Amino acid sequence: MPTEGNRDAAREARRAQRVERHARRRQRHDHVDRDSRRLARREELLDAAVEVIRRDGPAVSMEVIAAEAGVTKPIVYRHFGDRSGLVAALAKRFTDELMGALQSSLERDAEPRDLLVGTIDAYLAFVEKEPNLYRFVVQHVDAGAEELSGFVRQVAKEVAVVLGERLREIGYDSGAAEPWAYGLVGMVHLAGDWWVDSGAMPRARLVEYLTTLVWDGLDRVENAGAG
Amino acid sequence: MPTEGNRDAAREARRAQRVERHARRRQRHDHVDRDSRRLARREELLDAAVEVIRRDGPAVSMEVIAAEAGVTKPIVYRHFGDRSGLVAALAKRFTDELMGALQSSLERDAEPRDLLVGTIDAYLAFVEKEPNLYRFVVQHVDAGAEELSGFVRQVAKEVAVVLGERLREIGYDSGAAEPWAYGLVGMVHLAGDWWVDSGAMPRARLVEYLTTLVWDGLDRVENAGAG
DNA sequence: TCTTGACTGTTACCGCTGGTAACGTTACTG
DNA sequence: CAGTAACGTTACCAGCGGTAACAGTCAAGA
Repeated sequence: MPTEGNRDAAREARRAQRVERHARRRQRHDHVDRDSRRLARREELLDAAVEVIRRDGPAVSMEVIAAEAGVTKPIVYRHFGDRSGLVAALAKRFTDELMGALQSSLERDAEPRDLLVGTIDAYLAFVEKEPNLYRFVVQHVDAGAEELSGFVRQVAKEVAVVLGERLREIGYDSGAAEPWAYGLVGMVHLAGDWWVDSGAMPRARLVEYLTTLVWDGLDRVENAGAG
Repeated sequence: MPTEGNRDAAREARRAQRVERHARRRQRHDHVDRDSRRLARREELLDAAVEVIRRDGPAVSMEVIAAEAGVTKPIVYRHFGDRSGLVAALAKRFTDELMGALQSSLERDAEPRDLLVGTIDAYLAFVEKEPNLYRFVVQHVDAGAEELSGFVRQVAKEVAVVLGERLREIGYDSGAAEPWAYGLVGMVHLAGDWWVDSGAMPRARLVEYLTTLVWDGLDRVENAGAG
């Protein structure tokens, strides 16, 4: 309920933030690249979005997100185009984080099974720690649009890449990479969805169950090589 | 404000009498049940919804759905409460269909692996045949609401039941039933989602890949019994 | 110094959606 | 006949995503 008083307050707050920004800029008239300035602003907007989603849940409106960042809607739209653009940007953030964890596991050259366990666990840890953010980033909206909307698709896409490499390495039918990648991510996603709602078991146990379900299938390929 | 207890009681008594009268009448005359009439209307509305979704895609508005059925919005709302009610009703329809197919496979006592293949194939056949309906019914909306919204959850729930029975039969840890059910359905769901967008391979091949991925895990349990 | 133009920001609006309140209309029952 | 439910309508609401048009600020070139 945006009463008149609230609106005035919000306006005043925005003004204060604007003034502060200007002051900072003048202080160090470093004149850094326009582009990097824009990039930084973008990150600030994303930070604000993260905060407000965490607080108010995934159904939060664009206007509220903008207000949290101390600006109004059109600014947000100039940066992200539309709502799904914002979602995609946020999704990219967390996808990068997640894939970073996966990559570091890969480079540590861990036991393959541990690698699987670690990846599933990292995904579920995010779900557990940031349920609101997770829900926001997972909601896929548009029907007609083909391309990568939504966190889940992005993750699956990247998993498909590393899985494809691995399969090609061992000489196995690499056509399996995509269906398996999407299948695996979908499995963890829905199971996690259920789990976070029901809280039926500790995370480690869920990870163990899911790993058991698919491990033999993956391991057989690993050992069989070109089969 | 007519809130006298007497009045309420009297009203309630009248209502009870009325109900009883209606019941007697229903028995005497053949005059079809009011309820079944309502039920029939509900089915008609669902039929209309199916048709328009098939034609116009999953983002279709409530107003258009109502128009297709030859009525206006409030009627639809009286039957289904809100949009997610409609989705749930539709989801139930197709869930029943799908589970019917599964059950008949179960009763034919097919080879366990064929049973898995058949179920996955039935799911993907629906996705392939009715992509718009599928998308409509899959979209989960509400964040806060706990309960069974969405096709996927319903299917997973039912799969959990039959899987739980099976696990208990063979004396295996039946706690795995739910995570596995949601995991399996999630796997098929997201892989199907990707597949229907990309059309990268014939359905049978996708079914084969997915089956391979999880079969060993399930089979091991089947053979191990209490392990 | 003034003008120009690019940027960031705002206000005020639009179309549409999900959802509801309030009011007619039909058809059956006492 | 009167009453009552169910069926149906019109007309509205708040809130959403999204956009057009305008305003202040700053740096650079004549």
